[in-house]
Amino acid sequence: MTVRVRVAPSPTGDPHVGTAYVALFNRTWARRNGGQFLLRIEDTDRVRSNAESEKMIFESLRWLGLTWDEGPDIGGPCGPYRQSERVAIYLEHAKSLVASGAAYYCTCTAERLEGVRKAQDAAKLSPRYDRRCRDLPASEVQKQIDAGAKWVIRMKVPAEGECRFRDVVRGEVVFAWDQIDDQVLLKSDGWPTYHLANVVDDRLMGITHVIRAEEWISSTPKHIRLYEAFGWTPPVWCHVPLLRNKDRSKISKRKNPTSLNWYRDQGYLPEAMVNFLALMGFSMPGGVEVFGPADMDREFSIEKINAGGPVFDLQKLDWMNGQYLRKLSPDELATRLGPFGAAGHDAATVRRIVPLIQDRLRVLSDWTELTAFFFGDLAAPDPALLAGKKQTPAQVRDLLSRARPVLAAAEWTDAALEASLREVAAAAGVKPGDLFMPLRVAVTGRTNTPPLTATLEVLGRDRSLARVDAALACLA
RNA sequence: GCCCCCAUCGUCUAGUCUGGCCUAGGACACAGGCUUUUCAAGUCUGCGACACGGGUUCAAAUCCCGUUGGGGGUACCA
Repeated sequence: MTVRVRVAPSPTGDPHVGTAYVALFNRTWARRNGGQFLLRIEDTDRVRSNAESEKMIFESLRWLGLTWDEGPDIGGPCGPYRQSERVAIYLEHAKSLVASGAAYYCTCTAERLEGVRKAQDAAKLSPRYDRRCRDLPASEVQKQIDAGAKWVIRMKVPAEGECRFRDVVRGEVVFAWDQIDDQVLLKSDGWPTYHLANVVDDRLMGITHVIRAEEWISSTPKHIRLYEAFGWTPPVWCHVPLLRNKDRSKISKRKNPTSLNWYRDQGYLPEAMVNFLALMGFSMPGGVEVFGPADMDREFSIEKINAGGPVFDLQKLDWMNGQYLRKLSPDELATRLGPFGAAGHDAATVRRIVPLIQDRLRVLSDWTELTAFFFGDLAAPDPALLAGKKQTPAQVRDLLSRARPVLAAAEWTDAALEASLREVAAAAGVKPGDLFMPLRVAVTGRTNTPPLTATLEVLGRDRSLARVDAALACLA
């Protein structure tokens, strides 16, 4: 049997990092087994679902390279892959469950349900549907429906016994049936709930392994009951841990960036992002931490996924991003910097700057801050910054005055400039740094920059001299 | 409240299934050194954990039970 897995996000809000995380494991498992990875859009919540969100899911998963073999936008043999286009299928299946006695119509109103819940709460009982319509004669419920009452279809959960299932990452899990609610399967608007749509689609789409987030573990008995009621064999269950905030609660946008758009806009490289996500719960043999999809396809197994919920650590992501940033060729890096501000400048200049900042970039969006002094005009330098803590303005003025004619005459290359400036420092009887730092501040306006002489080379003689003159003027 | 899941350095983890090779290994972060014209990058060293209590066993991070802690679920949301 060929492995078929899926990721089934709901298109509400920004594309979520958790979606990418689950997609990664699913997709890798498919590739590892020569199977298929599908993308299914679960838009049965008519209030919250929207087309824009769906579009962003497509874009962000593609950005990460987490592409699918079948999906709403590319089709496939089991379509449609958007649940809103499959409503008739769910209705039909819900009715078949009623016909076979596994489900029943319920006409209870929201108000009555609310009252039941309150009473249960007061009596310190678990909030649950009291099964009134299940216990009523079917003819009685039918009479209400004929009279125009709104109805839903609920599943009939066994009154006693237990539901056992095997989860790949957790082993055997047991729930007592009396803990499980008679879940609504078909809402009063005729649309299915997650539970129904999910089970029906997984079956109709030939899903063999359900690899999904841990938050679904407590509704798995409902799903298993549905498979039984339909007479279907359930898939293999595999609940992967939830990504966590620093305080270990389920990752949320209030406490941690969760939007894939944010990571893209910050300038995290997609390959670093995927590598980092892979590290959350999976580890390569030999402790290798920097690896690509091909390596993971070779070594991954759902049995190896850790059960504990990993804290999403931005610091380590930054480190990982640096690993990938430094591996890029300068040309490639220049290209990737395009959308982050580099595209607005002369390509040849950008290309010369790139090697100077490659080791200093944390994320691509650092580009602007790191390179601003290469472009446009510089504000008048701050005399205090020029002199630093160890030198007096007069000393700095002297040093810059000595450097000025040398810069005016030197061969304008990194190596020649360095040699000339070292001579100036020696002649003045100071350490190279005593000259380099004020010159750096004069020419860039800041104390930390790429190596000075390489920076000068790119900046050019005219602009460099003009900035030295401006500094000298400040010190006068 | 009830149900379920989880538990190795601050964080991600190896080791747990198949008990001895673990005075618990690696990575991030942190601290210090080296390198050095600054900042990075690189490199070296250091700091740092088997949640607790019982059992089983010649032997437990590894198996069992309990406690504690954390998380999730408890909707006509997914």
